[in-house]
Amino acid sequence: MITTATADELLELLRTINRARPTRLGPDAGDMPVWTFTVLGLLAREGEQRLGQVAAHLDVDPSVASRQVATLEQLGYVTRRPDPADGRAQLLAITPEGLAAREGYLAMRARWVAEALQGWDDAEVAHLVARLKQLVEDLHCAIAAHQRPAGRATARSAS
Amino acid sequence: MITTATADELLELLRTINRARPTRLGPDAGDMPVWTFTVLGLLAREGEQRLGQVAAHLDVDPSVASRQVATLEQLGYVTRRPDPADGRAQLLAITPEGLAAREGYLAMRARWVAEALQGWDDAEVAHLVARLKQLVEDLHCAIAAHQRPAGRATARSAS
DNA sequence: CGTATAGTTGCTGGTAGCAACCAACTGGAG
DNA sequence: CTCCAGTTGGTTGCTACCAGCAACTATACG
Repeated sequence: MITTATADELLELLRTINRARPTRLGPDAGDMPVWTFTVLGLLAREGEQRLGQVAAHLDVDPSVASRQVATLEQLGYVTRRPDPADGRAQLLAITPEGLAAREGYLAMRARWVAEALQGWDDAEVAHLVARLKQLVEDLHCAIAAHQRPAGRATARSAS
Repeated sequence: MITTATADELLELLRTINRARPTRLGPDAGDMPVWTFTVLGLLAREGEQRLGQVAAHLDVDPSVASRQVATLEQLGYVTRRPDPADGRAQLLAITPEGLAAREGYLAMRARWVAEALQGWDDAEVAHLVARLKQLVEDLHCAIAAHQRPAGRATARSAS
């Protein structure tokens, strides 16, 4: 059983995290929105993806993914090619430029994470993250259970 | 030293938290934005506050706080009175209605937190939260240090 | 052919910040 | 003491951004 005080702390923390997380990166990384690298990271790790897959992975509306990918394409960071298996779909892949940008971002990030978390032990952080991930997942389920019946459902869950 | 993989997990988690946190509450709580109860909670815990204090506590622009408080005042959840010590300032206080609304919210929240975190031990969550708070704080400092010197405006060009 | 699916685009809602503004306090000069 | 300049608390207008839904096109599948 969780006390009110703990719940307070927890939710306050989540709020803080929201505010602390930057949505853009400084000129070190070309002053890009952070989601740039979220998408690039996904494509880098998982390889060619369809837009719908990307949207699902990031848990956003396809329209959002569409716009983000369009931007990345304009920047030359991703390419699209028609999916040979399905003419409606397209396969998105990261370009060498995209990889390079990602490398730069990772390097920069590693630098400041190392600096910020000097006093932290990697294992401890990993443990913390794992636990918290579990916790957030539980919370998320509960929220979904509470909100879904009332009204809206996520668009892509219609299948 | 933090490995890239751990940093990845960590930042991915922060992103997830962002997405998982609802910005509105279901009709159980009057279908209000969550910040309603953030502000009410602050006033309930800390007592009368000036608007600037509220903004500082929540770490938002005064304009944002101003609008939120205006809404709450319209709802009858807070009252303003001129600060006797400074005619420009006003003291915000939560009303009985505000307290009642907060009570309802707390009750509802307690219910679903309890449900969501059934398998969790209060002490463990508290510990987790404390550690995480520290970690996020460290991260936040580092981000601030990296972004501020480049140019004081967060994202928009300050010509 | 009719229906389902992949993706794009237009619109809207909500949030946040800066700039400009007003009002009131503060302190110094006359 | 009065007046004026500079400062500070707060509000409002504008803008940017993000995210979602709805409507639409085009392709696939039965």
